[in-house]
Amino acid sequence: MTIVEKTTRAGRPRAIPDATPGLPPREQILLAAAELFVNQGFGSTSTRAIADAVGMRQASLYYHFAGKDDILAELLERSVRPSTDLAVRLLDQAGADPRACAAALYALAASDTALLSRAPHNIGSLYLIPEARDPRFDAFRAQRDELQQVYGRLGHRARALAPGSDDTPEPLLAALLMQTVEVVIPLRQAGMSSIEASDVARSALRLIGLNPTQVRAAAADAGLLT
Amino acid sequence: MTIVEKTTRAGRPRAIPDATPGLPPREQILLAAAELFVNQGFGSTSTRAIADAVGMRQASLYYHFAGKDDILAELLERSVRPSTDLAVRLLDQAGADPRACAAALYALAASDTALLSRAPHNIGSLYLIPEARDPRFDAFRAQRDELQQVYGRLGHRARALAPGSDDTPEPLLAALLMQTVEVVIPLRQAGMSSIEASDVARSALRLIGLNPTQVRAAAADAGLLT
DNA sequence: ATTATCTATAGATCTATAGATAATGC
DNA sequence: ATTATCTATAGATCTATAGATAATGC
Repeated sequence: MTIVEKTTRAGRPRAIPDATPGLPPREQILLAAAELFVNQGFGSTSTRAIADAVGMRQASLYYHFAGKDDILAELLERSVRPSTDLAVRLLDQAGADPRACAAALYALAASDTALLSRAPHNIGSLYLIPEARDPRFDAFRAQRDELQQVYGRLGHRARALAPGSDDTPEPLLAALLMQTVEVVIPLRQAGMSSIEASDVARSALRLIGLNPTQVRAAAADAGLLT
Repeated sequence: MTIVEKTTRAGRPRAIPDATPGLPPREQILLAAAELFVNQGFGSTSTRAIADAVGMRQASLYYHFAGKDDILAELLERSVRPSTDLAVRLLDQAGADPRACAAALYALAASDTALLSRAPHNIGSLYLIPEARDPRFDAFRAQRDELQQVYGRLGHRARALAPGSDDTPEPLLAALLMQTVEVVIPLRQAGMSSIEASDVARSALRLIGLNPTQVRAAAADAGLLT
């Protein structure tokens, strides 16, 4: 009994043959829309452009999504969920111990850097489009705020290791750490694709005021986290 | 002889009375468009919406601008010019001396933070819209790259003061420093408007690896720069 | 029978141009 | 005469729905 790649689907065939029959049509749409939204903007991308990129008729999109907004909503959701999940887990594991928090912060920053580096079509930049600020997407915004707060908590607790440092307010610290990790986004846009996650994670620890010895220790500890 | 506020202009009067007669119509358009582009996106903002916000008819925009693109082009240009000018001047003054470069970096970061904090309608965020990446606007992109390079040069030279620190590649360092300053943008979007420029500037110096003593010294030196 | 497409199209935009009009400037 | 608006509109979209069609599934 051999496993045969299923190459046909129910339903009327496409007018243009399916370029990537391996992927479900819904995924094809999401992928094509992601690229267009990221590179041309949401309002400047028509449903026709998405359909053309997929290789189907404009009206066929509406069998899979109720509208353009729903495509964006799902893309936004997917772009942040894995980060938030890991962040909450790491915060929980680290507790209040400053050294543990420094290690967790390193691990989180390195993981997010890697995720952003590899996400298809630099999809991590989707949240930057002004249309994403619409109240329709505030479930996504809430997830993102949660992630940022975790950065803030970890950063705040870890900087207890650096007593000589000043006292940047925690909400500012949280935003600074997010910005640091998200440096990947503009760099990918500029065509620079090989970013070392460790460089970014160490930068985050320096930002909160840790000295080179402490940074090295946190990086080593982070390696031991699952 | 008293100075009388000139309240009328040549040309047919508006159908809706001018709400801000002090500003030239061109400036009114730029201001209204900035707010809409930043909050709703370029492609999702119609020329009608801009005209409505100004209080004129849609077609009247075309007396002042050749099209929507030209409005965006001018806004982008204005959003970066002052920063680039200052950056080039500071880099020139600082030369190769690490301490001078640290002070210049502090001064530049503090100035840009203040500019971004006060720019009307968070206009500094305009470069984030995907449509700004269009080749049409690459004069703007070039200016922005220049600014980022200055951050990179200053950061690279200043971190000679921190020999224990690692060697983040200069292009990554440049992007990290820009990201640090631009933390103002998401914070303003979230409604947090009171950001201390000094907090951000110190964060930039910590990021490149300076210790608290060196950060304080650079801040003090920066105060003496024009 | 169900699924996933297709064709066709209504109705609502949207950008930009043409030409008229009502002020000020000289 | 010049300036800055107006009204009107052409022509090109754009989103979403209705209903037909051509596959697979049972």
